[in-house]
Amino acid sequence: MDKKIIQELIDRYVSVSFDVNKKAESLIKGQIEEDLTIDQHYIIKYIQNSKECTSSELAEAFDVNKSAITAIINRLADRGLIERTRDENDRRVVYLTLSDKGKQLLQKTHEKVHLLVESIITQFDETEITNFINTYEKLALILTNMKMEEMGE
Amino acid sequence: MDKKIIQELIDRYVSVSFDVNKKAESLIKGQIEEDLTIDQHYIIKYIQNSKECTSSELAEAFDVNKSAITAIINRLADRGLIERTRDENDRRVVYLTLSDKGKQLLQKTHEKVHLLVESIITQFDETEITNFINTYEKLALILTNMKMEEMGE
DNA sequence: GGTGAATAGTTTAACAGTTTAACTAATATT
DNA sequence: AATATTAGTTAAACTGTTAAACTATTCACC
Repeated sequence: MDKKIIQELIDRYVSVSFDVNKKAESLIKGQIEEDLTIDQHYIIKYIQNSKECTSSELAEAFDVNKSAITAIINRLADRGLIERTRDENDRRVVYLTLSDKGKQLLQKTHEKVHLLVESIITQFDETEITNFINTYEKLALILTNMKMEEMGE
Repeated sequence: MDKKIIQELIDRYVSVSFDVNKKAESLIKGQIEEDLTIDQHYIIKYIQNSKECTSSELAEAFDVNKSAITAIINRLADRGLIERTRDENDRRVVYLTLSDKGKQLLQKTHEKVHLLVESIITQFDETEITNFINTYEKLALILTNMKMEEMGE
Protein backbone atom coordinates (compact mmCIF):
# COMPACT_ATOMS: atom_id res chain seq x y z
CA MET A 1 0.00 0.00 0.00
CA ASP A 2 1.11 3.52 -0.73
CA LYS A 3 2.41 5.39 2.31
CA LYS A 4 0.28 8.44 1.73
CA ILE A 5 -2.87 6.39 1.40
CA ILE A 6 -2.09 4.55 4.62
CA GLN A 7 -1.57 7.82 6.48
CA GLU A 8 -4.87 9.10 5.20
CA LEU A 9 -6.69 5.92 6.21
CA ILE A 10 -5.18 6.06 9.69
CA ASP A 11 -6.31 9.66 10.18
CA ARG A 12 -9.77 8.89 8.94
CA TYR A 13 -10.08 5.81 11.12
CA VAL A 14 -8.87 7.51 14.29
CA SER A 15 -11.20 10.40 13.72
CA VAL A 16 -14.30 8.44 12.77
CA SER A 17 -13.99 5.86 15.51
CA PHE A 18 -13.80 8.59 18.14
CA ASP A 19 -16.80 10.29 16.62
CA VAL A 20 -18.96 7.20 16.36
CA ASN A 21 -18.10 6.03 19.86
CA LYS A 22 -19.04 9.32 21.46
CA LYS A 23 -22.30 9.58 19.62
CA ALA A 24 -23.29 5.94 19.97
CA GLU A 25 -22.61 6.06 23.67
CA SER A 26 -24.74 9.12 24.12
CA LEU A 27 -27.58 7.52 22.13
CA ILE A 28 -27.39 4.33 24.21
CA LYS A 29 -27.40 6.40 27.40
CA GLY A 30 -30.74 7.75 26.29
CA GLN A 31 -32.21 4.25 26.03
CA ILE A 32 -31.12 2.95 29.44
CA GLU A 33 -33.79 2.42 32.08
CA GLU A 34 -34.05 3.94 35.53
CA ASP A 35 -30.79 5.62 36.37
CA LEU A 36 -28.50 2.82 35.40
CA THR A 37 -25.15 4.14 34.24
CA ILE A 38 -23.79 2.89 30.95
CA ASP A 39 -21.14 0.81 32.74
CA GLN A 40 -23.76 -0.74 35.00
CA HIS A 41 -25.81 -1.58 31.93
CA TYR A 42 -22.89 -3.30 30.23
CA ILE A 43 -22.05 -5.22 33.41
CA ILE A 44 -25.62 -6.46 33.74
CA LYS A 45 -25.68 -7.38 30.07
CA TYR A 46 -22.44 -9.31 30.39
CA ILE A 47 -23.70 -11.22 33.44
CA GLN A 48 -26.86 -12.17 31.58
CA ASN A 49 -24.94 -13.53 28.60
CA SER A 50 -22.31 -15.38 30.60
CA LYS A 51 -23.08 -18.80 32.00
CA GLU A 52 -21.32 -18.67 35.34
CA CYS A 53 -20.13 -15.15 35.78
CA THR A 54 -17.56 -14.17 38.39
CA SER A 55 -15.91 -10.90 39.37
CA SER A 56 -12.61 -12.08 37.91
CA GLU A 57 -14.24 -12.79 34.57
CA LEU A 58 -15.79 -9.33 34.53
CA ALA A 59 -12.49 -7.70 35.46
CA GLU A 60 -10.85 -9.54 32.57
CA ALA A 61 -13.60 -8.67 30.09
CA PHE A 62 -13.75 -5.00 31.04
CA ASP A 63 -9.99 -4.67 31.48
CA VAL A 64 -10.15 -3.19 34.97
CA ASN A 65 -9.04 -4.30 38.43
CA LYS A 66 -11.23 -6.61 40.41
CA SER A 67 -11.82 -3.96 43.02
CA ALA A 68 -13.49 -1.79 40.40
CA ILE A 69 -15.88 -4.65 39.73
CA THR A 70 -16.54 -5.13 43.43
CA ALA A 71 -17.63 -1.50 43.69
CA ILE A 72 -20.03 -1.75 40.75
CA ILE A 73 -21.46 -5.08 41.88
CA ASN A 74 -22.01 -3.72 45.39
CA ARG A 75 -24.12 -0.89 44.04
CA LEU A 76 -26.15 -3.20 41.83
CA ALA A 77 -26.61 -5.76 44.61
CA ASP A 78 -27.71 -3.00 47.00
CA ARG A 79 -30.42 -2.13 44.51
CA GLY A 80 -31.51 -5.75 44.27
CA LEU A 81 -30.54 -6.18 40.62
CA ILE A 82 -27.81 -8.78 41.13
CA GLU A 83 -27.41 -11.77 43.41
CA ARG A 84 -24.24 -13.40 44.72
CA THR A 85 -23.93 -17.15 45.26
CA ARG A 86 -20.87 -18.90 46.67
CA ASP A 87 -19.57 -21.95 44.84
CA GLU A 88 -20.00 -24.94 47.15
CA ASN A 89 -16.91 -26.72 45.81
CA ASP A 90 -14.56 -23.75 45.78
CA ARG A 91 -15.69 -21.36 48.45
CA ARG A 92 -13.47 -18.55 47.18
CA VAL A 93 -15.62 -18.19 44.09
CA VAL A 94 -18.77 -16.05 43.96
CA TYR A 95 -21.17 -16.45 41.05
CA LEU A 96 -23.10 -13.41 39.90
CA THR A 97 -26.62 -13.67 38.52
CA LEU A 98 -29.40 -11.24 37.72
CA SER A 99 -32.44 -11.03 39.96
CA ASP A 100 -35.85 -10.96 38.25
CA LYS A 101 -35.82 -7.21 38.69
CA GLY A 102 -32.40 -7.07 37.02
CA LYS A 103 -33.56 -9.22 34.14
CA GLN A 104 -36.63 -7.08 33.56
CA LEU A 105 -34.57 -3.90 33.55
CA LEU A 106 -32.10 -5.36 31.08
CA GLN A 107 -34.87 -6.67 28.84
CA LYS A 108 -36.47 -3.24 28.52
CA THR A 109 -33.18 -1.57 27.65
CA HIS A 110 -32.25 -4.39 25.30
CA GLU A 111 -35.44 -3.90 23.28
CA LYS A 112 -34.90 -0.16 23.05
CA VAL A 113 -31.28 -0.53 21.97
CA HIS A 114 -32.27 -3.11 19.37
CA LEU A 115 -34.84 -0.76 17.91
CA LEU A 116 -32.27 2.00 17.82
CA VAL A 117 -29.63 -0.13 16.12
CA GLU A 118 -32.24 -1.49 13.71
CA SER A 119 -33.25 2.02 12.69
CA ILE A 120 -29.62 2.70 11.87
CA ILE A 121 -28.69 -0.57 10.21
CA THR A 122 -31.65 -0.53 7.86
CA GLN A 123 -30.39 2.72 6.37
CA PHE A 124 -27.62 0.69 4.69
CA ASP A 125 -28.07 -1.90 2.03
CA GLU A 126 -27.57 -5.47 3.15
CA THR A 127 -24.31 -6.11 1.33
CA GLU A 128 -22.69 -2.98 2.65
CA ILE A 129 -23.62 -3.55 6.28
CA THR A 130 -22.71 -7.23 6.10
CA ASN A 131 -19.28 -6.42 4.71
CA PHE A 132 -18.85 -3.77 7.34
CA ILE A 133 -19.65 -6.10 10.20
CA ASN A 134 -17.45 -8.83 8.72
CA THR A 135 -14.47 -6.48 8.67
CA TYR A 136 -15.35 -5.21 12.11
CA GLU A 137 -15.25 -8.76 13.41
CA LYS A 138 -11.87 -9.34 11.77
CA LEU A 139 -10.67 -6.23 13.53
CA ALA A 140 -11.94 -7.57 16.84
CA LEU A 141 -9.99 -10.75 16.23
CA ILE A 142 -6.79 -8.85 15.48
CA LEU A 143 -7.18 -6.77 18.64
CA THR A 144 -7.77 -9.89 20.71
CA ASN A 145 -4.60 -11.43 19.33
CA MET A 146 -2.62 -8.27 20.01
CA LYS A 147 -3.83 -8.21 23.57
CA MET A 148 -2.88 -11.85 24.03
CA GLU A 149 0.60 -11.22 22.62
CA GLU A 150 0.94 -8.29 25.01
CA MET A 151 0.02 -10.54 27.93
CA GLY A 152 2.48 -13.18 26.79
CA GLU A 153 5.44 -10.81 26.89
CA MET B 1 -34.25 -7.09 4.32
CA ASP B 2 -35.30 -10.30 5.99
CA LYS B 3 -36.26 -9.87 9.65
CA LYS B 4 -34.10 -12.72 10.83
CA ILE B 5 -31.05 -11.40 9.02
CA ILE B 6 -31.58 -7.97 10.51
CA GLN B 7 -31.80 -9.41 13.99
CA GLU B 8 -28.60 -11.31 13.46
CA LEU B 9 -26.80 -8.26 12.14
CA ILE B 10 -27.95 -6.19 15.11
CA ASP B 11 -26.66 -8.78 17.57
CA ARG B 12 -23.37 -9.03 15.78
CA TYR B 13 -22.95 -5.29 15.60
CA VAL B 14 -23.79 -4.66 19.25
CA SER B 15 -21.43 -7.39 20.33
CA VAL B 16 -18.50 -6.52 18.08
CA SER B 17 -18.62 -2.79 18.71
CA PHE B 18 -18.49 -3.36 22.47
CA ASP B 19 -15.58 -5.74 21.99
CA VAL B 20 -13.55 -3.51 19.71
CA ASN B 21 -14.10 -0.43 21.86
CA LYS B 22 -12.93 -2.12 25.03
CA LYS B 23 -9.84 -3.53 23.39
CA ALA B 24 -8.94 -0.45 21.37
CA GLU B 25 -9.27 1.72 24.44
CA SER B 26 -6.99 -0.52 26.43
CA LEU B 27 -4.42 -0.53 23.62
CA ILE B 28 -4.52 3.26 23.35
CA LYS B 29 -4.13 3.57 27.12
CA GLY B 30 -0.85 1.71 26.71
CA GLN B 31 0.45 4.30 24.25
CA ILE B 32 -0.35 7.43 26.26
CA GLU B 33 2.52 9.38 27.76
CA GLU B 34 3.16 10.24 31.38
CA ASP B 35 0.06 9.51 33.39
CA LEU B 36 -2.41 11.22 31.15
CA THR B 37 -5.80 9.56 31.35
CA ILE B 38 -7.51 8.61 28.14
CA ASP B 39 -10.05 11.42 28.56
CA GLN B 40 -7.30 13.94 29.15
CA HIS B 41 -5.58 12.68 26.00
CA TYR B 42 -8.73 13.11 23.91
CA ILE B 43 -9.33 16.58 25.34
CA ILE B 44 -5.79 17.66 24.49
CA LYS B 45 -6.13 16.16 21.03
CA TYR B 46 -9.39 17.98 20.46
CA ILE B 47 -7.93 21.31 21.58
CA GLN B 48 -4.99 20.86 19.22
CA ASN B 49 -7.25 20.19 16.24
CA SER B 50 -9.77 22.93 16.97
CA LYS B 51 -9.01 26.50 15.92
CA GLU B 52 -10.44 28.47 18.81
CA CYS B 53 -11.42 25.97 21.41
CA THR B 54 -13.68 26.84 24.34
CA SER B 55 -15.11 24.88 27.26
CA SER B 56 -18.56 25.05 25.73
CA GLU B 57 -17.29 23.53 22.49
CA LEU B 58 -15.61 20.69 24.39
CA ALA B 59 -18.73 20.05 26.44
CA GLU B 60 -20.72 19.82 23.21
CA ALA B 61 -18.20 17.54 21.49
CA PHE B 62 -17.80 15.19 24.45
CA ASP B 63 -21.48 15.30 25.35
CA VAL B 64 -20.95 16.24 28.99
CA ASN B 65 -21.76 19.27 31.14
CA LYS B 66 -19.48 22.24 31.11
CA SER B 67 -18.55 21.71 34.74
CA ALA B 68 -17.04 18.34 33.82
CA ILE B 69 -14.84 20.13 31.31
CA THR B 70 -13.82 22.75 33.86
CA ALA B 71 -12.58 19.98 36.16
CA ILE B 72 -10.49 18.35 33.44
CA ILE B 73 -9.09 21.64 32.16
CA ASN B 74 -8.15 22.66 35.71
CA ARG B 75 -6.06 19.53 36.14
CA LEU B 76 -4.34 19.97 32.79
CA ALA B 77 -3.73 23.67 33.39
CA ASP B 78 -2.29 22.90 36.84
CA ARG B 79 0.19 20.64 35.12
CA GLY B 80 1.10 23.31 32.63
CA LEU B 81 -0.24 21.48 29.59
CA ILE B 82 -3.00 23.93 28.70
CA GLU B 83 -3.30 27.71 28.72
CA ARG B 84 -6.40 29.87 29.10
CA THR B 85 -6.80 33.18 27.28
CA ARG B 86 -9.78 35.50 27.64
CA ASP B 87 -11.38 36.86 24.50
CA GLU B 88 -10.85 40.63 24.43
CA ASN B 89 -14.14 41.34 22.65
CA ASP B 90 -16.36 39.02 24.67
CA ARG B 91 -14.84 38.68 28.09
CA ARG B 92 -17.06 35.76 29.05
CA VAL B 93 -15.22 33.53 26.59
CA VAL B 94 -12.02 31.66 27.47
CA TYR B 95 -9.93 30.16 24.69
CA LEU B 96 -7.99 26.99 25.41
CA THR B 97 -4.64 26.27 23.80
CA LEU B 98 -1.86 23.78 24.35
CA SER B 99 1.40 24.90 25.92
CA ASP B 100 4.63 23.71 24.28
CA LYS B 101 4.79 20.99 26.90
CA GLY B 102 1.24 19.95 26.02
CA LYS B 103 2.03 19.89 22.32
CA GLN B 104 5.12 17.75 22.85
CA LEU B 105 3.20 15.28 24.97
CA LEU B 106 0.45 14.99 22.39
CA GLN B 107 2.93 14.60 19.56
CA LYS B 108 4.63 11.65 21.22
CA THR B 109 1.35 9.88 21.87
CA HIS B 110 0.09 10.73 18.41
CA GLU B 111 3.08 9.01 16.82
CA LYS B 112 2.68 5.92 18.94
CA VAL B 113 -1.04 5.66 18.23
CA HIS B 114 -0.40 6.09 14.51
CA LEU B 115 2.11 3.26 14.54
CA LEU B 116 -0.35 1.10 16.39
CA VAL B 117 -3.22 1.83 14.01
CA GLU B 118 -0.90 1.36 11.04
CA SER B 119 0.13 -2.08 12.26
CA ILE B 120 -3.54 -3.00 12.39
CA ILE B 121 -4.74 -1.40 9.19
CA THR B 122 -2.02 -2.95 7.07
CA GLN B 123 -3.30 -6.39 7.99
CA PHE B 124 -6.28 -5.73 5.71
CA ASP B 125 -6.19 -5.28 1.98
CA GLU B 126 -6.70 -1.78 0.75
CA THR B 127 -10.14 -2.28 -0.76
CA GLU B 128 -11.52 -3.89 2.35
CA ILE B 129 -10.26 -1.27 4.76
CA THR B 130 -11.30 1.57 2.47
CA ASN B 131 -14.82 0.20 2.20
CA PHE B 132 -14.90 -0.29 5.93
CA ILE B 133 -13.91 3.27 6.69
CA ASN B 134 -16.33 4.61 4.08
CA THR B 135 -19.21 2.81 5.75
CA TYR B 136 -17.97 3.87 9.16
CA GLU B 137 -18.06 7.48 8.03
CA LYS B 138 -21.59 7.06 6.71
CA LEU B 139 -22.52 5.70 10.12
CA ALA B 140 -20.97 8.74 11.79
CA LEU B 141 -23.07 10.96 9.57
CA ILE B 142 -26.27 9.09 10.44
CA LEU B 143 -25.51 9.36 14.15
CA THR B 144 -24.81 13.07 13.84
CA ASN B 145 -28.14 13.58 12.14
CA MET B 146 -29.95 11.53 14.78
CA LYS B 147 -28.40 13.60 17.51
CA MET B 148 -29.40 16.80 15.78
CA GLU B 149 -32.98 15.58 15.36
CA GLU B 150 -33.01 14.70 19.05
CA MET B 151 -31.88 18.22 19.93
CA GLY B 152 -34.52 19.73 17.67
CA GLU B 153 -37.39 18.00 19.46
C1' DG C 1 -0.31 -34.23 56.11
C1' DG C 2 1.62 -29.64 56.86
C1' DT C 3 3.77 -25.46 54.95
C1' DG C 4 4.17 -21.98 51.57
C1' DA C 5 2.42 -20.18 47.22
C1' DA C 6 -1.35 -18.99 44.49
C1' DT C 7 -6.18 -17.55 43.76
C1' DA C 8 -10.93 -15.10 44.47
C1' DG C 9 -12.69 -11.54 46.27
C1' DT C 10 -13.02 -7.42 49.53
C1' DT C 11 -11.61 -3.13 51.82
C1' DT C 12 -9.56 1.30 52.03
C1' DA C 13 -7.63 5.60 50.49
C1' DA C 14 -6.98 8.56 46.91
C1' DC C 15 -8.10 10.40 42.67
C1' DA C 16 -10.64 11.30 37.89
C1' DG C 17 -14.88 12.14 35.73
C1' DT C 18 -19.73 13.16 36.04
C1' DT C 19 -24.30 15.67 37.19
C1' DT C 20 -27.08 19.11 39.33
C1' DA C 21 -27.76 23.40 41.22
C1' DA C 22 -26.29 27.71 42.58
C1' DC C 23 -23.29 31.24 41.50
C1' DT C 24 -20.34 35.36 38.98
C1' DA C 25 -19.50 38.12 35.30
C1' DA C 26 -20.40 39.71 30.88
C1' DT C 27 -23.35 40.45 26.93
C1' DA C 28 -27.98 40.74 24.45
C1' DT C 29 -32.78 41.98 24.25
C1' DT C 30 -36.53 44.82 24.54
C1' DA D 1 -32.47 50.70 32.41
C1' DA D 2 -34.31 46.24 33.54
C1' DT D 3 -34.41 41.64 32.30
C1' DA D 4 -32.86 37.54 30.11
C1' DT D 5 -29.27 34.89 28.18
C1' DT D 6 -24.63 33.14 27.84
C1' DA D 7 -19.74 31.43 29.33
C1' DG D 8 -17.66 29.65 32.71
C1' DT D 9 -16.81 28.31 37.72
C1' DT D 10 -17.79 26.32 42.30
C1' DA D 11 -19.54 22.95 45.52
C1' DA D 12 -21.62 18.71 46.90
C1' DA D 13 -22.60 14.20 45.86
C1' DC D 14 -21.93 10.28 43.32
C1' DT D 15 -19.64 6.53 40.01
C1' DG D 16 -15.63 4.38 38.31
C1' DT D 17 -10.77 3.56 38.76
C1' DT D 18 -6.08 2.03 40.71
C1' DA D 19 -2.84 0.39 44.11
C1' DA D 20 -1.94 -1.83 48.17
C1' DA D 21 -3.13 -4.39 52.05
C1' DC D 22 -6.14 -7.74 53.66
C1' DT D 23 -9.26 -12.41 54.42
C1' DA D 24 -10.39 -16.75 53.21
C1' DT D 25 -9.72 -20.58 50.64
C1' DT D 26 -7.41 -23.95 47.66
C1' DC D 27 -3.22 -25.89 45.40
C1' DA D 28 1.48 -27.81 45.14
C1' DC D 29 4.77 -30.57 46.71
C1' DC D 30 8.14 -32.26 49.82
